[in-house]
Amino acid sequence: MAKPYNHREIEEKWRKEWEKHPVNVNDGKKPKYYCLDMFPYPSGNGLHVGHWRGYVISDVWSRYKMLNGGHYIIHPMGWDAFGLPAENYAIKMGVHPAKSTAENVANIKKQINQIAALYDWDMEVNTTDPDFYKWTQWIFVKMFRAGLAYEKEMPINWCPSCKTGLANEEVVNGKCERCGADVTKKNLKQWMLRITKYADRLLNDLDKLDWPEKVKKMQTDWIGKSYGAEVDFPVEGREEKITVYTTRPDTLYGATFMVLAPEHEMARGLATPDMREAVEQYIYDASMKSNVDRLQDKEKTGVFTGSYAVNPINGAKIPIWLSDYVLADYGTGAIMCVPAHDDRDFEFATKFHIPIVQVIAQDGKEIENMTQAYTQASGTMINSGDWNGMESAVLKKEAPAMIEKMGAGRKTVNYKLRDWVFSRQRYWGEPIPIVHCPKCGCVPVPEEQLPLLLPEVESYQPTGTGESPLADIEEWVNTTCPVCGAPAKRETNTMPQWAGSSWYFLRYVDNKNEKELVSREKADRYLPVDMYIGGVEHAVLHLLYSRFYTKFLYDIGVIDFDEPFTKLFNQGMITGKNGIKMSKSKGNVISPDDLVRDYGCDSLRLYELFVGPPELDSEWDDRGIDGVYRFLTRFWKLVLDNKDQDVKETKEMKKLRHRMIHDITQRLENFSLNTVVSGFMEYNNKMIEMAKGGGIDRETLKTAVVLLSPFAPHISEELWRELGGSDSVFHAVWPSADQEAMADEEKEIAVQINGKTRTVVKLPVDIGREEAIAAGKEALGSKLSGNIVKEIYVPGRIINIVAK
RNA sequence: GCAGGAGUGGCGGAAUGGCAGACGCAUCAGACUCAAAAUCUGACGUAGGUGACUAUGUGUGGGUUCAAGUCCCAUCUCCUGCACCA
Repeated sequence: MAKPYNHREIEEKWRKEWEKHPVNVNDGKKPKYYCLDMFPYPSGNGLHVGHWRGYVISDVWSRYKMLNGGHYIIHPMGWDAFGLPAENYAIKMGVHPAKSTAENVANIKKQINQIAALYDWDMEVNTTDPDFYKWTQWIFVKMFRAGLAYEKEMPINWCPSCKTGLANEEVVNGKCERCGADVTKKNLKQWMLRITKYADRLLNDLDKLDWPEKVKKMQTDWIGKSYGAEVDFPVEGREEKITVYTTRPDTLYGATFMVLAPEHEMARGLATPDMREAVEQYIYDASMKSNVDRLQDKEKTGVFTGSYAVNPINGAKIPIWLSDYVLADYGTGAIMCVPAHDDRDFEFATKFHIPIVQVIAQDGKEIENMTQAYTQASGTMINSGDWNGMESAVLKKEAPAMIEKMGAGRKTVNYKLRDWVFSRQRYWGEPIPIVHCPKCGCVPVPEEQLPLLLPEVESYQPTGTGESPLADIEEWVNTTCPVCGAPAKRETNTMPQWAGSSWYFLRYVDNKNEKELVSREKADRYLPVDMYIGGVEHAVLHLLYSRFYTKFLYDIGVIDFDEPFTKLFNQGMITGKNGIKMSKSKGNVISPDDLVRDYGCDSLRLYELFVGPPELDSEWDDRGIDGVYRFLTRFWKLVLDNKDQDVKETKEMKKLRHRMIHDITQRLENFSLNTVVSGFMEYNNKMIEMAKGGGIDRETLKTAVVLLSPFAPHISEELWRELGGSDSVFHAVWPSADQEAMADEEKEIAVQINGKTRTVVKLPVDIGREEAIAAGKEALGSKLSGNIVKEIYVPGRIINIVAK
């Protein structure tokens, strides 16, 4: 009788051994492979089984790359510890965020260590560590000097619950991404990052990336590049012109009115005396609307300014309106309206009785009473002066140049991407290293004075006034100008959580460097990230910001690559019952701790993968873990019972072995990790059957152990030693499949009549077509009747007799 | 509204256009046991038949094909993202 599988004993034994003698060592010769997890923010709730899955996936991949290719694996872990969640948690618990963060880090680290992943804690980083945020601030100073960071007063997204401004990317359906409160507008002086300057590169370089198409598309849509023209409309009786942006310059003749956003700088001035009161009222009302209201009120509202503009193409006098369906911060904040060919303009024109002029023939004709806009750019131009008879689709492309030629505008492109609102009116973040000097203006803190430490403060609760809690600390705020020495004030806003996470992956490989963010030598050797694993929720946040930062650092020569993450994998979410997201408030959080205790780390690792395809969401159900535990127990017994039997390898065993190598490797390469686990079960069953039959050879068992090792490291290491391995299984070489050894001599072939399987025949694989069909017919016997119309033979697959 | 993904047994899920339901969970029966657990063996889409078998079956309706879960068209439902971006 073999000794029973005692997961606790084995896992503890190898955990200690690996701690003493790490299996992943850098000898300076091996090729590197950088496999990265999105680092967690250390919340007080600890890890649940969903977090585990991501870390298991990355560790399996890391160990596979170690075995297959002999890589030195860079697999670090750190803490995204600044920001709202950490601060909100601290406020709730009534402790200082630094303290609660440290506690949470310690707790989660303990949990992460249960995964038995290859994490190299020497590389650990923490975004709240001054040695780390020194460089977060350093990047900001560099951006400021490059003109990429600037101050601007404007109405920004404001979360009344978190009491801070938010970036565009942090507003989801008009609500705060973090807390779900309705986002309002607030006029604040803000630090902005000019990410829009990188819009084209961020868009074009997506082509270089091995990322899920979904994420690429989300970023493409978010950047939202469009081609069109700016057209200048003179205001009647005045010097000024109103410039609009349009993607449909072909419809210029159909512009019968124009609309400005209520926030447009010319909005007030355009009001004629009799309209002044109504215009003021409308502008005021619009300013009071929250994002949610603005999204929900689909019904168009608006007010006529009393002024008219002149359509530069035909001299038509057209009324100028204000409406909040025009966005102030996109394009020029003003549009020309072509009700015949735009749904929104049509709705507006209908409501306010503005003429509708059709300029593209629909189905070859002009429609008498339009009931809806014809929005397609296909058809012949009508009512369009010189442009009559042209094809709309052609004109759409040519019109910008034509308009430019006549001096009425210019060809242009636009992006939906907005500059990044970078200030937060909160305590728990990196202080923005800027001094406001009455004489010199905004002056960055000199680099040698960084880090600018976040001061201790008595009340770190948000003030809600639009000022950060730092503003109350006079001895900190009052300073002198680094340039002229005059009394000056420090910037009191802090950076958003994304600041540290936008570049942390660069720091891991040189985390103790006091002189540089990362040494060029180490960057060249270990970066960029080869494989990045995490949830899809950061598609237009962290993943976009990181690309922006990386491109900037490339531009200033810190690194020699301009994309941070070569390959990206998005794992699905693990939910509770009925697909409900795990959360403490719903009480459906499943902690991995008990499962590790009862079933072991190896079982949980396997089960995390077995629950479903890694890229899809999966509902967690504890019961299934018994299945993988049984598998490990059966495999354990198989190996121990047969390791000393000295069975001679047969052709069948060799075939089984190579098929196993082939199937497992292929599924692994395809990232189909759930079917890798089921594959192990399948081959285990086959090996058990074989062992019962006439025994099983040692080589096959050893191969199975190596294949299993990235998934269930402890049991594999133990069995490897039982099989005579003197060194770690992780120093073994990933086996490769021999096609010849896998080949069958005979194959079972389904024999069909009219596409329905009637019987099965066993045929040599190299049989000819005629013999195969003859054998098939013979096997069918009397089932075959009628006239044979056609005979199909697909070698190794199927015989189909078509009969009438 | 637009874009993307998904719909397969009681459940999670497998299937380069070629024998649908691998693998696992649950369930049922049997073996072992004084008994239970564990373990082992077997059954397990639906309908009919003692039976070998027959019919039917991958959201719905059409189509292409010798052959469709897989390809095409239409349609329904669910999920995700974007959403007045001119």
